[in-house]
Amino acid sequence: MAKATASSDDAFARFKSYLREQRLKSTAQRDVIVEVFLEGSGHASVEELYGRVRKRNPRIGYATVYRTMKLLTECGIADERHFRNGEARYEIAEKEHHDHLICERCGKIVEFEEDRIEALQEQAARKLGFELRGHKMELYGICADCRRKKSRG
Amino acid sequence: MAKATASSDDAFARFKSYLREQRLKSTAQRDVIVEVFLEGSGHASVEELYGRVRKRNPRIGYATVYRTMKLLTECGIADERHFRNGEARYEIAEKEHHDHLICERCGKIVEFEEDRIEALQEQAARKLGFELRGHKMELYGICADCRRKKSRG
DNA sequence: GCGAAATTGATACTCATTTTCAGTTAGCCA
DNA sequence: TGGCTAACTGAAAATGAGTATCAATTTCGC
Ligand SMILES: [Mn+2]
Ligand SMILES: [Mn+2]
Ligand SMILES: [Zn+2]
Ligand SMILES: [Zn+2]
Repeated sequence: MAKATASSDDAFARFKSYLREQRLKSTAQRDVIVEVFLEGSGHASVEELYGRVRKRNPRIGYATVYRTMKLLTECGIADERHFRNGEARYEIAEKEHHDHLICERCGKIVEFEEDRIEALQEQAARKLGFELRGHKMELYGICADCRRKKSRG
Repeated sequence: MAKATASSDDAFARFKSYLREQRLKSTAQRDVIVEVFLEGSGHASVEELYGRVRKRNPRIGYATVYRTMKLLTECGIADERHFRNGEARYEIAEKEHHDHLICERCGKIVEFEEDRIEALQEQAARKLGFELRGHKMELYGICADCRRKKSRG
């Protein structure tokens, strides 16, 4: 049974409204895909989502997962991210803006926010005559767990 | 006639040494590709490099450009970057570390460095138990020229 | 319930990059 | 100066993520 948080219920409802507004159709496939996405813990690739989707309904096609994630991104429920290897990963868009710290050894992704960095980015852009619209920042390193493992040998 | 700066001569020589050390071979193709890369103003895609390469020697293949840019990256003469659209772009690695500010309208790329941001990144990583190894930061916005054009209409 | 418009799944396609492979060289050694 | 062999090359096929196509199916406003 799918665990549904208050916020995922909400997001699900917002997706439904979006479909109605845009005169798009509600389908069983879309429902499954959105549920799977909302249940997940974030930063899932299409492949991962597809794997979980097909456990519930093996007849759903890969293309439909792509199409639905695109819809979710358009309507502001999902954010599409591209980390080092480039394939798309999705996270729930409701959270505060944040950037990512990624372990180069185990792939762990930690989210963080640093207002002082954001302010300095704004300032750097302005100094160079730009009106800042957005940014991408990823920090890469070795997490505490991995360092511990290594030093033990 | 190719303009050769002191530093590009140097990089060319370093490439040659690298080939010798690794028991790889010096070829006319590699020479042309490295020259073209070193003459360029930076952030060139493989397609752009290939275009310039084939003016000097139309028989050089696409794959050889890829292969040579990979070599240059391995030996630390080129840095491979991936901006928003994902295709690889190369710049000379000799410069100081820097990040990029990119105009979303005209594509202009401005380089900048902000030590205070770098320090805060280091600090943020440490606070979360990571040993920082590197980062990727790109700022996206609208440059002064493009804003001027727009406001005139 | 009808029927137009949207959706679906399979599959073909794109685009950047990598791999394969048969033919061609570079460069060490006699 | 060859000769040899591993490295290199170009063309073409393969890859992998993502998109487009299309016939068959489904949704939903009337
Ligand atoms: Mn995140
Ligand atoms: Mn640069
Ligand atoms: Zn780790
Ligand atoms: Zn601009």
